Amino acid sequence: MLRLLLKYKVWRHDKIHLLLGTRCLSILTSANSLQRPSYEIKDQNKVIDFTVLFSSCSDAASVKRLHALLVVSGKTQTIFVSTRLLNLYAHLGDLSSAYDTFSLMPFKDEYTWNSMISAYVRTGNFTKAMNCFHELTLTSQVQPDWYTFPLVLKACGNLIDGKKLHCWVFKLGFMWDVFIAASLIHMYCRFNAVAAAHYLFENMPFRDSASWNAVISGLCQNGNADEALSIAGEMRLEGMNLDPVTIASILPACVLVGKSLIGMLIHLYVIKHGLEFDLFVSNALINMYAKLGWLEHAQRVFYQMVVRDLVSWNSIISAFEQNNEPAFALLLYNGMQLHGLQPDLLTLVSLASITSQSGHCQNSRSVHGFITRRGWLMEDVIVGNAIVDMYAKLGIIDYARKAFEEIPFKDVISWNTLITCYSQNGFASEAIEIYCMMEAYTDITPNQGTWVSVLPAYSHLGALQQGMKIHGHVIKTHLHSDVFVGTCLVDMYGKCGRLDDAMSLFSEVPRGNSVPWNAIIACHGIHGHGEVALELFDKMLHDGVNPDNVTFLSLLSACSHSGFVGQGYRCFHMMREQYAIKPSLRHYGCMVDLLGRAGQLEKAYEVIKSMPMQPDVSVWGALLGACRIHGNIELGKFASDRLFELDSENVGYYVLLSNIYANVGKWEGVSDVRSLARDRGLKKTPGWSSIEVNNKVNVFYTGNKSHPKCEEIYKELGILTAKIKSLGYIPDSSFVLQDVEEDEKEHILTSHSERLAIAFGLISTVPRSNIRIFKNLRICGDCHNATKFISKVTEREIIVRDSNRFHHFKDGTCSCGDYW
DNA sequence: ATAGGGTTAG
Repeated sequence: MLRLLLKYKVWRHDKIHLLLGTRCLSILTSANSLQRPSYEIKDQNKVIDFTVLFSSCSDAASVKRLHALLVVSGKTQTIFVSTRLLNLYAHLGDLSSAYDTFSLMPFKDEYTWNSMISAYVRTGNFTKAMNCFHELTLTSQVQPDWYTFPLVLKACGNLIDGKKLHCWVFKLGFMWDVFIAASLIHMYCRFNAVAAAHYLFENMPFRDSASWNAVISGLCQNGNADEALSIAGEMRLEGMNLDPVTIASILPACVLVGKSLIGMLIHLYVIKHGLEFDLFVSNALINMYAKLGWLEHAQRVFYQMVVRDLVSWNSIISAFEQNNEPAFALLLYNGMQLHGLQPDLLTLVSLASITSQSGHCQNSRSVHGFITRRGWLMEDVIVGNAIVDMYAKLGIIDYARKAFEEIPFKDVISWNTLITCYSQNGFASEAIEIYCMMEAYTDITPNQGTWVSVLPAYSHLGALQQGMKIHGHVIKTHLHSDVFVGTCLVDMYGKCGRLDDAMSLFSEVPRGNSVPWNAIIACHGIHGHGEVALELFDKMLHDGVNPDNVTFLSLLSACSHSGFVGQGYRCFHMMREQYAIKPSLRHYGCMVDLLGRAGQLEKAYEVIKSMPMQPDVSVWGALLGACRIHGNIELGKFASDRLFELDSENVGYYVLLSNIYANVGKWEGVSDVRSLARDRGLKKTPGWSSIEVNNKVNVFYTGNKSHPKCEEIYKELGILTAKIKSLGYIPDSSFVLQDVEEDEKEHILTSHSERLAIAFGLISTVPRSNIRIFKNLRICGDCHNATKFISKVTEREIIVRDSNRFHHFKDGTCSCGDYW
């Protein structure tokens, strides 16, 4: 063995030293395991060149074996050996072993400290890197050197201000070192301190491509793509080529600011300069095409790659996941496993989204379990947030809440995700409660995402006064001109009945994409202002904004609420022919509604028959609703049969059918429907109405008697009913499905939630002021009729927003023209 | 023996 080692010493500069080194190590360790270690090793201490052994260790197991060997031979006492070991662990990413080695060292030199800091920076532990640096400067005799600063500056760039460090670097005279200057420049660019970066950059003795890249990547990471692109232009003017690093940092920035054309040109540059086989460049290209939704291009880049790493796989998987192709994304995930790659934290983030998109609850649980077993929840919030989001999208609120509680260090996005979970699943007041908890119990500053998640909850509840408070907070955080927040505000004012305020906010929001247009068109639609909605659409086209499927949904629904059959047809046609948008179920639902309301029931049925997919409850529901308005028993029966097949438990359809029979005096039909409903033990979505008085939302359920002003409310209702009856109001009991006596039915009608809310509004507000009611379901037909009378006798304008649209009751009429 | 600029995310 000794001879072998001696031979090896001679060959150490040969290319085969790696192979031989490994062989030496295995011989040594097997000798070690023969329980004669002390003799063997003591003898060889002078001979074995450990440097060689170090360079031969490439996997965790051999490093561990070497470590053991060194401990036994007492070698770990020397700074040189332990620092080498520390570096090996750092390269393997084994931070805890690296730290153990570091902390056990009695003496440390510059190499040791730099290696430990480098281990932290490599693994993204920037705070720990800074702490280590502070320990170095405060407690040790060692001075930071010019290997230390690039590392520390990188850590700084990811944390906070680096100005103090700059002074230090300056004082120690390191600033004019090209390496360190580049690090400083990079850090300044990340903090957008362009002047300081520029000063250093201009005064550098010479500039290699890394210095240029320091500027460009710093700007890109700051989202300043325009500046970065112009610097890249200057770089080319100085005769420098864009290298793989430049391209990998500039591509994501291009996408971020919507410069997809430049991205394409860069791809051409890549091909022309033969950079297409660079791993980082290819990965960046995949991500660019993924964000643009050009999946074929992303896939082509992926398949052309010679070497693919975990980032490549993660990128292509997330490309399909983000573009709603969960099945194919899963296929790719399997492919990745076949190639022997272990998923990491980010793979699982994509996987969580994939399982929720495909609606596999069981798989979602598995993903959760996998993450928990690996302990990844402790490593990064992003994983915990992904789990909360996954359960939220599946509608499993309890699990989402539990997953949220499990996150050790929650950030804004954790809170935003939970708020969205509640508001998207129809629990608006819970969403608001979570937002209030965040404000009250944490130091977390709400961001754009917070407003986007909580504002829809206020619009959903119709809580105008509280929503306006949020508007105040939004202005304080300077986010009112953000497209998404601005659109949520437009939506909130529109849905709370303040169409004029919605309009004036709309005029202040940037209108470059369809999002704000869709919101304002939809708002006019639910208020029954079809002609304004159409005008806005023309203006949108005139401004050069491309309509999307949501735009047409808003338009079709606006047309149907205003009875614009011809215009609706025109829009439907335009969507398919001019914009090549395939109509979805909801578009068909709108068309059926449009034709049905206008009395063209046969045509509506024709539309259903022409659908390329299976009609769902919303489509048949639209037809049934239309049959009720126009008293078509035959088609109504047909539609309700389809509905009972799809959703036999929703009471609303039974009510509509019963109402159709009642309107034409077919009482046996009414009683049939009633017994059918009773036999099936129908599930009733509890109806509730709310009214906001003095900044407080009051919620009423049908027959609710728990409100503090309950007695006064029922007294007021009694008086009102008597008054409106004298004006000609006749209760229509076909809206009551319970099998009870006639006078009991009338009592049920008068205690409907919308009427309780109206009565409460009347006694709690000043005479002649408007009353705004919100109802979670569609307003009951009898209540609609009664409210018209109430608006007349009380001389009040009553605005009811139900789940479908706005009803402005004024002087005995309603804006919806009785087609509710 | 240690070092600057790069790709994926809720």
